[in-house]
Amino acid sequence: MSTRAPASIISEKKQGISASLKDRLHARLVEWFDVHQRKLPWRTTKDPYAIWLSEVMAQQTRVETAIPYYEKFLAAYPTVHHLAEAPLEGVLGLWSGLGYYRRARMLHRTAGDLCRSHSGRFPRTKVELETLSGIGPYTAGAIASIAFREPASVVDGNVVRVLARIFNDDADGRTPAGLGHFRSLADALIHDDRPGDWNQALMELGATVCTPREPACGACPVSEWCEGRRVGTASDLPRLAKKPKPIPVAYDALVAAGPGRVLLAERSHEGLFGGLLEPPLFDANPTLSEAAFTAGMSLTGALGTVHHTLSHRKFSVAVHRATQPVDGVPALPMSSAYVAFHLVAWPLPEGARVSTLARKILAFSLET
DNA sequence: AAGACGGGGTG
DNA sequence: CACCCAGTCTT
Repeated sequence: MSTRAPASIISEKKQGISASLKDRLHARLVEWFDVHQRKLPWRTTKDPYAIWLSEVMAQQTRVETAIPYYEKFLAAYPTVHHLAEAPLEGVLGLWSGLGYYRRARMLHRTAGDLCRSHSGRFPRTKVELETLSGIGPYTAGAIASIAFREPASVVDGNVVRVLARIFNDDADGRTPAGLGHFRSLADALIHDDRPGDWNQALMELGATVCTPREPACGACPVSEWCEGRRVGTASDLPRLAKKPKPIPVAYDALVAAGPGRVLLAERSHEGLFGGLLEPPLFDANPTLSEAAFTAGMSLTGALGTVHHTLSHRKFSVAVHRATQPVDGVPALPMSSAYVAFHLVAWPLPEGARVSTLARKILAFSLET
């Protein structure tokens, strides 16, 4: 473990970014980006709607993962008007498998807001964009700089890592204070010239060269100005507070299937898997079973209810134990979150709004 | 400031 | 298994 600069030195250094260093970083990085950037589908457009979609899909998600979702989504909803007119179920269906489903609901809501109050036009500034639902500092800066050439900075996980290393900065990028520190650093570096490419270059460098483990400093276009590399701290930065390990929570899935059909429950739009369909899930944890029973939706009780609801015996009912990692203390029994039940075709139609967990349960229980 | 919110790639 | 990904919202 190598030495790190004291915070006091860091703040002085931030004040002291020379104009010439800023210009050199900008020129070298944008030049590198012109040659080495990955070919991503949203790099061929300046349409703020498409940029917006790509940025939201990429939140906490690797860009390679988002690409096929982006292509299908844009084909289904080519404009913000198409999205605004679309039923939410369809939007959630195209999001199925991506995770963080609240993003899809906020995307849909904001599309409606834009079409109602701005006739589908996007605000052109970072400050205005940030007022929209689901658009935070990062996404607002990305849209403003890429689609509208505003010299607005962005700070994502890549930018935190790259800046922490270049300036040998040990601020904690996972706390609000540390994040604010890196945002002001990024603000100090933003250029009037090609701000969108500068932002993307910074992120691209983090994604492909200045990687979390074993950064490829030999391939880095700005390594000669990298303080972290010079003093040997690069691979130890950024400093990130540890996140608690998600706890696997067990659920019993009630799989009721008839000829070509399966019973799915519609979840509340709040919380885990909000708005998705799934085989009814019941908490299987001893500590929570009493709460589930109190809610009147215990598994054994539900078995009888489902038998009665289906009213004939062409349906088979099975229970499948599944686990889902959950942050922190296990949530309320999932049975309390259902708002409706539906008989759905099996195999599931394309665009079924289900989570990956539900897909796995159904595949395992009903395959063959 | 801390926690919730998915799923998958990688060493 | 640990880490973390083109973050945002809620409490």
